[in-house]
Amino acid sequence: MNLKTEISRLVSRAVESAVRDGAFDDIFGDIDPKVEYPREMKFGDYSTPIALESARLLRRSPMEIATGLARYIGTDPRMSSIEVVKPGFINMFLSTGFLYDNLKEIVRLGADYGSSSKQTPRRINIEFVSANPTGPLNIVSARAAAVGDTIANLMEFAGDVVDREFYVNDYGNQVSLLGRSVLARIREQKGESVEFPEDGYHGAYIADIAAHIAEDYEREMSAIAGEDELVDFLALKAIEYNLAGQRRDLEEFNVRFKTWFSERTLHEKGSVNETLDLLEKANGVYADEGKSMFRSTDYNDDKDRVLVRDDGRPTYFLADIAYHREKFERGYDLAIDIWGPDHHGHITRLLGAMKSLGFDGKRLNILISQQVNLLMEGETVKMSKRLGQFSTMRDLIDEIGVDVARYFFVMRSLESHLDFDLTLAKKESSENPVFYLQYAHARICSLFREAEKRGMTYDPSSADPAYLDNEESILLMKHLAKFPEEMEDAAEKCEPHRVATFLMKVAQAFHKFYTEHRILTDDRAMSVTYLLLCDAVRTVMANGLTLLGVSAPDQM
RNA sequence: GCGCCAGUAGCUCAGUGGAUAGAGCAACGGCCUUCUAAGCCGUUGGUCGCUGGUUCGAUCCCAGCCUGGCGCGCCA
Repeated sequence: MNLKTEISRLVSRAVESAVRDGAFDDIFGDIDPKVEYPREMKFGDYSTPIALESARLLRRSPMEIATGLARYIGTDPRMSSIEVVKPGFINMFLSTGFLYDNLKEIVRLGADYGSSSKQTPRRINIEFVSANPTGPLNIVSARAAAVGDTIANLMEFAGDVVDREFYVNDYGNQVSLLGRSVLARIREQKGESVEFPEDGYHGAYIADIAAHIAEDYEREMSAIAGEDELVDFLALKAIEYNLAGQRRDLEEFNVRFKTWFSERTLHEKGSVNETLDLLEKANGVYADEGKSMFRSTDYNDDKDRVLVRDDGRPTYFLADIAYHREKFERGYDLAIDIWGPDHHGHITRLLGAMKSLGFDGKRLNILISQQVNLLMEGETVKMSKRLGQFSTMRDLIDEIGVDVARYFFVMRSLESHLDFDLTLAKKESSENPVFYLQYAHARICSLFREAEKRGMTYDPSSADPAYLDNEESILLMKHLAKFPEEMEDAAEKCEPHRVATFLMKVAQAFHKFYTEHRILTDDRAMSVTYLLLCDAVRTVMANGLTLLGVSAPDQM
């Protein structure tokens, strides 16, 4: 259990005891004790406004309640003091003894510090990126990749079992459009004059794919008789080619999917039709001019949505319902989807359909990752696949590297529209926030190398907490103690940017500490104590950077 | 017209209904004979879009406006 949770338990128990003693009315026990971080250090490390919140209910003054309750919180070994202040806050201060013990705990646990294990871990499926297999991944996909993977990391760290999944849209109109675009390019390359399909894929990469396929599958292609069959074949090969490229880029971005789920298989094994039957049984479907409609207006949608067209072809919506049904039937307790902003309108209807099928809506959590505005020299770059300039994830990786890219995508909250200025990201690469974090880690590694060079033995058991009784050390230790709860919070709320914000605070506190205190000196006991602190900082930085998918270098 | 997201320092953005609203970058001024200066310290910088409401207390919740972006397909 993390520190913050333990402290709110402490307050809860105090309330219980106080009520039992008759010090307060029974209704006091109904109040959920909030524990928060005070804005200022002089107000302690944790604070509860419970007395302010319950004053009206108890018909007593906040100060009176706070003073009465503080007595029951009493002396806890983790606290150095508990104060009751002005309007009625109860402020709690962590003891340096506890913080010091925690330091040793951090070093002992290493990569496990901050992680938790659950008695009954949730099985979670997180689906993200899921770009169309019609070309290379773009910047929006890159953001989704960074965000989704970090959320997955956080949830695994919090003790759940997480599967990363990529949904492959290898079915429908655009697939044959892709096939026809490739066919047109192949014929063009043979010198035939062809009309390029309307709404076809014009990108230069299509020509590359066409050339590859024409070379690799010459024999197979000549054996195919009909034009439609040829288009199907080419579409399939083009998808394979694109998927391989997407997978390669994602792996280089430190993102590995467990499952690449093909939409086509849903249609082939009848799961789509089966889903329609189930929706009909749930009375969610009616016929309208030869179409099957879903009553999504029963679930707050603006209008009912088509499931099957009048020519009998299922819509993407129906397949999507089948897909999410399939996910739940695979036994996941929670399915998380990360969608682009252009899909937000689909949330209501999909949730409605899942509820109609009898699934608990809480099992599906759809997150919207807002758009990315790509800037160069402060100017917006239009994201067209035809323009070759920095529109792909591959270009981004080549240009600024995985560490910088992943950090930039995750440092902002999901909902905020992200301005990504490439010129700035590149130009400022030496003063980039991500280097600030990595530098803290590298600096500590360097300290240990230097200590070894000087023949100092690092034996934490000979450390002496008395040396840590200074402002910089204490602040640093306090941050380190909050790592587990901050990460748990980030996981629970699906807010990966909290990791970046937290690490920034730790790095800041460390750089300050480093400047103020000389670590390697003739005072061996002091050196060892400081090294212990540094070791703990290094552990937390490494664990946090790993969650972000960013490397923690030994030297820079 | 409807829906979603955003509006906080010059720029990019954090901020759990609580106490004197923060960081990075940019600007300016300091700090390396000693463990990594990719660092530290200081200064400048704010009607938290506007107007009401809810309450002991609102940047945060609610309503209505204003501005910007995105979406409103039987494409995926």
